Amino acid sequence: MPQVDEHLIDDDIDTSAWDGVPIRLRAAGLRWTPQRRTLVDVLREHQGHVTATELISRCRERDQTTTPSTVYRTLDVLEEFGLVAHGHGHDGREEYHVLPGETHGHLYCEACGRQWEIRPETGAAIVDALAADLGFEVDLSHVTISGHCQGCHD
Amino acid sequence: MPQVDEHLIDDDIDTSAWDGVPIRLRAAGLRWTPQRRTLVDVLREHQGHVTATELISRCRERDQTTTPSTVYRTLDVLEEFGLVAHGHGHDGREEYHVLPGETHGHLYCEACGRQWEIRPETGAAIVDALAADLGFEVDLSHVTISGHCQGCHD
DNA sequence: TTGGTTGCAAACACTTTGCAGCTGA
DNA sequence: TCAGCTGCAAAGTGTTTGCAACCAA
Repeated sequence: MPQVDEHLIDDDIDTSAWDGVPIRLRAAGLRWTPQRRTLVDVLREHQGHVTATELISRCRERDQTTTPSTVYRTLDVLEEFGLVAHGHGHDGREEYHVLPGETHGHLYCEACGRQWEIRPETGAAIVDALAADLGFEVDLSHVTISGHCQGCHD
Repeated sequence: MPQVDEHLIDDDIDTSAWDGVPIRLRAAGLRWTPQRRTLVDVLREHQGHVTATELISRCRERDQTTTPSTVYRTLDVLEEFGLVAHGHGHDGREEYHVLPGETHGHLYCEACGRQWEIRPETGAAIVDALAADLGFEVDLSHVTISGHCQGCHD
C-alpha cells in the first residue's frame, strides 16, 4: 500500500474514506459483500469521474461474475453515503463522480477526450458570476464543460 | 406573424433562417417533405434547446403519423445545415440547440426543472476564467450547468 | 422516372425491476 | 436465522439501422 505523504499536486483527496465503508455499511444494517468490495476497489483508483458502464467492465476484469444490476444497486447505496454522486457526462451516459466532497467541475476536451478539473478558484468565479446573473446557485460537482484544451486548439 | 421590431431583450434571433430551408434542401439535391415541414414548424417555436423526445411528441401532436426514426434522420440533416446542434442535457438525453448561431449556455434548475439562458456577459466571464485557468477554449453552446434557481433556493 | 425519404420492425446500448435463492451478520 | 444481497431474465428507455414501398422533383 502506497504512502500517502507523497507530494501530489492535485491530490489531497482523502482516499481513506473508502476504508471506513465496510463499517459504515454494517452500522447502517447493510452488508459488506465480495461484490461491493470489488466495486469499491475499482472506485479507489478512479477519483474524479467514471461512467457506470466503465465501472461495470472494470469490475468484470477483477471478477467475471460481476453483474450490471449489482453495480447499479451498489452505486445507489454508495451515493446515499455521499461517496459517489451521479450526473451525466458529455456523451449522455450515467457518470459518477467519486468522492464528490471536493466539489470541482470538469472540463472535457472534444478533441482529445481528456478531462481536466476546474481549479477551485476558477470554479468559485463561475459560481459567483452565475449567482450575480440570475441568483442561480450552481452545483459545481455536476458541471462538465466541453470545449478544446490548450494542446488541441493551438 | 409577429413583428420583429419588438423590443425583446434576448431575442435577436433570425427566425427567418427557417424560411430558406426548403430551398436550401432542394439546392443540395434533398427533398422538402411534409414530415420535414412538420419538424421545422415545431423547431420554429423552440429557440434554445429541446430534447429529441420532446420534438417527436410535438410533431406527433401535429401529425399523428410522425415516426421517431424520421425525426432523428431529419435532425441529422438539419444539423449538417447548421440549423440545430446536438449535445446532451442534464438528464442525459439527446438535446438539440436550435439555431445555435447565438452561442449561449444554459442553466438548469434541479428543483423546478426550468431552464435559463446564461447572459452573454456572464458567459464571457466563464469563458475567460477557464481560458485563464488551463488555456481551455470553451464551447459555450454545449454548456448546461445545473443547480437551483433563485426561486428554488430561497 | 428515380433516388431521396418514409414507416415499420428489429436491433442496440444502457438502466431498472421482479423474484427466487443465497449469504453475511 | 433472516433481512439484505445477488444473479438472472425480462422490461423499459431512447436512439439507430435495414429494407421495401413511396413520392418529390
